[in-house]
Amino acid sequence: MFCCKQLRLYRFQQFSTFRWCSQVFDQIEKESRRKIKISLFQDALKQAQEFKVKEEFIRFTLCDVNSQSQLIEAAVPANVLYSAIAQTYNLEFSLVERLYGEINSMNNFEDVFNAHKKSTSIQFSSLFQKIQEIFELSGGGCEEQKEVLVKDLLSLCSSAQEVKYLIRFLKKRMRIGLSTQSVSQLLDESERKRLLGYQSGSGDLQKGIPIQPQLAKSFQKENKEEEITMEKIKKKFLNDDLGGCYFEYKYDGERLQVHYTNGEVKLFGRSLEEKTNQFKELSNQLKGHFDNNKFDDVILDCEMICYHNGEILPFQEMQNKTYENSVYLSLVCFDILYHNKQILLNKTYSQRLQIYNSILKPITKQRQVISHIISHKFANENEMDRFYKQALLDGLEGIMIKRDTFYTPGSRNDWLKIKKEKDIDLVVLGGYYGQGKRQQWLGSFLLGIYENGRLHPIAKIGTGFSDQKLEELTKRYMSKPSGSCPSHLIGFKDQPHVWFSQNDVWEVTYDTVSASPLYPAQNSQLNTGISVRFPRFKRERPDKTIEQSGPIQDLVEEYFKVQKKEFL
DNA sequence: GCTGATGCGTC
DNA sequence: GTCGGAC
DNA sequence: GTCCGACGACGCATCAGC
Repeated sequence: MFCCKQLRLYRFQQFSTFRWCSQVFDQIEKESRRKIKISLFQDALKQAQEFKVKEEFIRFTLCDVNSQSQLIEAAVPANVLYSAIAQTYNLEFSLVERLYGEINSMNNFEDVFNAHKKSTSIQFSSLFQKIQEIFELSGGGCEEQKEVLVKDLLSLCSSAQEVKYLIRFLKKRMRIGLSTQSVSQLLDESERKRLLGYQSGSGDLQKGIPIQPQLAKSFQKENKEEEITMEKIKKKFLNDDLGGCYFEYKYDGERLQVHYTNGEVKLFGRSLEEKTNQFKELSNQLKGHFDNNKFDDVILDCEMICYHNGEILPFQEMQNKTYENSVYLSLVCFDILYHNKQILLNKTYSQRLQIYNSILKPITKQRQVISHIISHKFANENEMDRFYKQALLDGLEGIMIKRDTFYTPGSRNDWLKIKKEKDIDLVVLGGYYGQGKRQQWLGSFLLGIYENGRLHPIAKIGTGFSDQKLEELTKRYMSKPSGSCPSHLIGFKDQPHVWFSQNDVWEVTYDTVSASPLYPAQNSQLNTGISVRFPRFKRERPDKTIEQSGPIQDLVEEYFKVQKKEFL
């Protein structure tokens, strides 16, 4: 008996320490095969369950702090964290900023750490409890308190590896290559609801708890360098069968899932956060609408848009009206998941469409609390093309094409989005150090545009490079003597870590022009700065000179067109 | 009270 | 949101 | 096809510091 107890105690201490947790994470991080990652995690979950830390272990893995409080701070501010690290290990703040704010390889850090290590590892549950206390702090002076508590935590670590994952948690980036989707697979529905806050929709449906939304894939992403033609879309996405699919406008707003049960309305965002209180007035209006129209219980998939004088406002303007003046907010329903005691996930889209069209009114120019989108069927490419062009003329983002299939939460397979994208030549001015897997490279670049003899910042860019390209660019620009900040940009808020002495022209793809509080427009017609939405690297243009970038006038005109609602 | 920096949400 | 990498 | 983690602009909320 005694022996068994001893053994149990021993195992308990082994598996429930932070050291155990950090070793598991290290194993998972090093493994590139997702299946193996998941099975490693599954094994660890069993151990965690045995020692009653399963919930904490999952939350730690997902950097999710368990709290009932809405006011919770999601991450420890970087300066607080770095300052705590610097003090704990007697390091210069700037060194921490550059090196130890992100611990990837242990080579440098282990030496620093060894002088400070504790011999025994803290119990995992106790560590998680302490972390939770940090995140629950708010209000004046809380950053100082946080710093003290972070220092405590750091000093409790018994290995450099533990410090690594502690820091990652505090920064809310665990980056072990395993995240919510994989964890979700290993949970049953009740755990999913409790720990992840959503349901998969695979079995019964519980109203009032969000369901993972179905998503779309981008046609352009899968057909790089190619012109959008309806013929190609018909062939690739629809297998030459136009009859079964639906075409809809793509409204540029905010996705909301609406639950109406027992006379109560709940709203959930795309990332499954509850938004009922954020859009309180809209919620109340919806409740009134549903009550008055004797609605059955429903779950609707909608896009929230914002009306003003009978016009739909651009996304950017919807954002700043969202909180103060919700009277203009309006929902466009484009799918239904539940109606009148019936789960509709396993109905085809044409069946669901029929239901939501029968209980809502079609969208009009004038604002309604909730309306339904107009779906079309087309017989040939010409009709498709006319519809797409009309969507752009009407100032919309683009169109959606939907197969006549079941609603599959999380899937991107059955919905296709087609958006208009544009290219522009810009000049690279400087670079910013990368983070995480890009730590040894530049991770993004400042781009400028030529105007009146000067280069003016217009956007940053950090996607669209292959790893090889990024490495090449980093080597190229870092090997040249670095330039300095041009005098007219000394006040610019987001200074690059490295100013380049050589300014090359890159071709950049973007979606739309935006008014910018950060990037200064050097144009007398504008009282705001200007930038671009969703910038991505396309290719280098060694054949172009900096004077051939832009011109900014094109962007300004594009911006005015949107303002005046004149398109194409 | 205001401003600037930072984090987090939307896309 | 976009994108590339790995499976 | 799926998942993950790099990175973008912008608006709002929060907190430090004045």
